[in-house]
Amino acid sequence: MSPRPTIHAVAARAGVSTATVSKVVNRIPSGVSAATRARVEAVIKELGYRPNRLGRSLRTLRNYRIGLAIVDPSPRFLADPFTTNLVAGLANHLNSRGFGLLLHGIQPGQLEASFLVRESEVDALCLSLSGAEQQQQTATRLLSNLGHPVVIFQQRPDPSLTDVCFIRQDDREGARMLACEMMKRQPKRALMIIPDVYWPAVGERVGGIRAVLDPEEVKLDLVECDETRSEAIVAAVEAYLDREEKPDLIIGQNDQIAIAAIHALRGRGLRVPEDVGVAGFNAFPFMDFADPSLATVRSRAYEIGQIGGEIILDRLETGQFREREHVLPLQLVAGRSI
Amino acid sequence: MSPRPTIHAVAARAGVSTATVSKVVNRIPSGVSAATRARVEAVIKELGYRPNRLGRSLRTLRNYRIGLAIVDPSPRFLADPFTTNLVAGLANHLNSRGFGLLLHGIQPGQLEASFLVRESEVDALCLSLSGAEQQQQTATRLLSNLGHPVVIFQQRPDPSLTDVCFIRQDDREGARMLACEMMKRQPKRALMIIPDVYWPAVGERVGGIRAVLDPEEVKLDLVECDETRSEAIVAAVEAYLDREEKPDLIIGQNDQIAIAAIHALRGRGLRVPEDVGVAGFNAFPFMDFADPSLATVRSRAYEIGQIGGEIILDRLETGQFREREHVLPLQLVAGRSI
DNA sequence: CTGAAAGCGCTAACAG
DNA sequence: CTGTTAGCGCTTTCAG
Repeated sequence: MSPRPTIHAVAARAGVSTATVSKVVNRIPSGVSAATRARVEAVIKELGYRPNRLGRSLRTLRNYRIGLAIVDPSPRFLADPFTTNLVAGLANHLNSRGFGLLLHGIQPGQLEASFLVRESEVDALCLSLSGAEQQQQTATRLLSNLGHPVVIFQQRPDPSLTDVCFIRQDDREGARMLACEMMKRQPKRALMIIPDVYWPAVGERVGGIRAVLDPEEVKLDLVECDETRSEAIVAAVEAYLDREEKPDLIIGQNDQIAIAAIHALRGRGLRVPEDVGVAGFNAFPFMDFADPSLATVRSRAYEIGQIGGEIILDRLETGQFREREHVLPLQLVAGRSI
Repeated sequence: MSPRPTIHAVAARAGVSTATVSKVVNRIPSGVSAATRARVEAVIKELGYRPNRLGRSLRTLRNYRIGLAIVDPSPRFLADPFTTNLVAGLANHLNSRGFGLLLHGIQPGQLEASFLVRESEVDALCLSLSGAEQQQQTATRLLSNLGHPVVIFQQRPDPSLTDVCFIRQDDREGARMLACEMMKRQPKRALMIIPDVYWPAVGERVGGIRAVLDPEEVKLDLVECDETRSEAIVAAVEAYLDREEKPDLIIGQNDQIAIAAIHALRGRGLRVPEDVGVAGFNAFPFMDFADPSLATVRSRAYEIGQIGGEIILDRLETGQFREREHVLPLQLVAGRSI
């Protein structure tokens, strides 16, 4: 396997200078005659020359590479479909524009030590955070001190930061709409099941629900559990049913939780939606394993990733973020579970 | 924000040469006195110097970056949990060793045009393929002609390729074990539901099942459907039930399919496992939304990714792959659905 | 133990 | 229209 040909090899073989080859490769329209261009292109093809990005980057100080830090306590940091879809949307957009996505899962607290932060050459950084809430600010600050533009997903903006853009969906408003729908049942008691891992949307959603469910009328209980294990969710619901009066509503922070709650209720002989209404969040494909069909709010993770890509590339071109914050509206998915 | 300090800035401020700074940065034990070392380290800290990987890479021809091409017809190329877990395992291992993972979702047929192949500077490439079967060879060959080591996931080895390692789980044997379990029912008729998108494991699994179910005794029907939509799966099962005799077994190519099949059967008043046995594949967490608990084979996607990382870094260190193929054994997950 | 110098592959002035 | 030249930031001989 012969080493990859360089621009010099091409230049030598075509009988021109490296500068000329460079102009051809970079499709600079002026300064090269058609004949020379054709000859150089033929040699490029013949030799299978591919420009080395390192040389170019070193020269231009552009890496054509965006870093994505996913801070999550789980080593299976991609486990959540929200993250997964976000990554796909971001990667696809960047790839389509000739940029690479450098993926990096990081344990909370390890951000500073990670080599993504310390050494990687990227043109910009994206951040997706879960884990303890108090680390948010630390992490955000840390990244924004690195000297490149930063896009932060699913967080409320921090006005003290410059060259940072916050992109999120309107989880609060989504939750509000769902709560309005639920109010039609005139509930007296509602149970909300939230993951034991911090997730930025959770606070927003709880806030949106609270804004609608008047505490005078509706008693709202919050229960935490390990959302990744359905036995844990079932156990949490059962424990609640044993301990408290029957709720009129169960709201899961995601559809998996809602589905497990339906199972738990059914196991106790309770019907959905006749005895208890159930709602979830996200509307990712497996939600349609729910029976009855689930009332939920459709998350826009893929689009968030995609828009993040657009915004960051625009920032790289124009030299500044057009907006400090970008919020995507959400839509209700009507289901028979309420 | 002042531009990032270079090795020259550090050298100047510490009153030494860049060569000395380089030795300190790279922890080369000999050739620098303790005093100089300490002084340089202080300046590095003071200036917040971080070495630029580009310069280093250009010099050393090492990028500390591995490319992963995920060839999939869906733009949401990360939709499948197998892929997702594989990526997480790979990324975690590489990250822990100071390597970055450059992620790239590619439409089938677009591999050659993708900039990952054409321009990205990586030390090695990994390939995860779905899509039309005949493209396998083309894609594999293409990558292996690029001049760096290649790791290919979930494919049978192609002995004509050099500097390539194939890593997969033993899907055939897993399917065989599952089939043996199913034979206890003494089935006469079995339905296997497979995705309409090619997925390397499918052929292996069908082969493993066929090796056990004697065609003289058991009639095995294969039905394709869009595995991502549970309505499509349900519709496929219903159409089969309308058209053919009741099967004794339904085997889904993954657990989602199996779960949807259970729903479809129940909708027709058939009990699982009394009337029809159902089995799936993968055992990813949401399988426990199945009721009754699902008989399945646990996939080892995360480990495949992780081992892929180990193997590729070992290759980079030693200069060659220790083995041409690495196969992970699989285990049955007993469930009450058979 | 330390520094000078060459060069990795490429681009961008500038001169011819 | 084309070539020469000077680096981008870093590592690595090789002399001192």
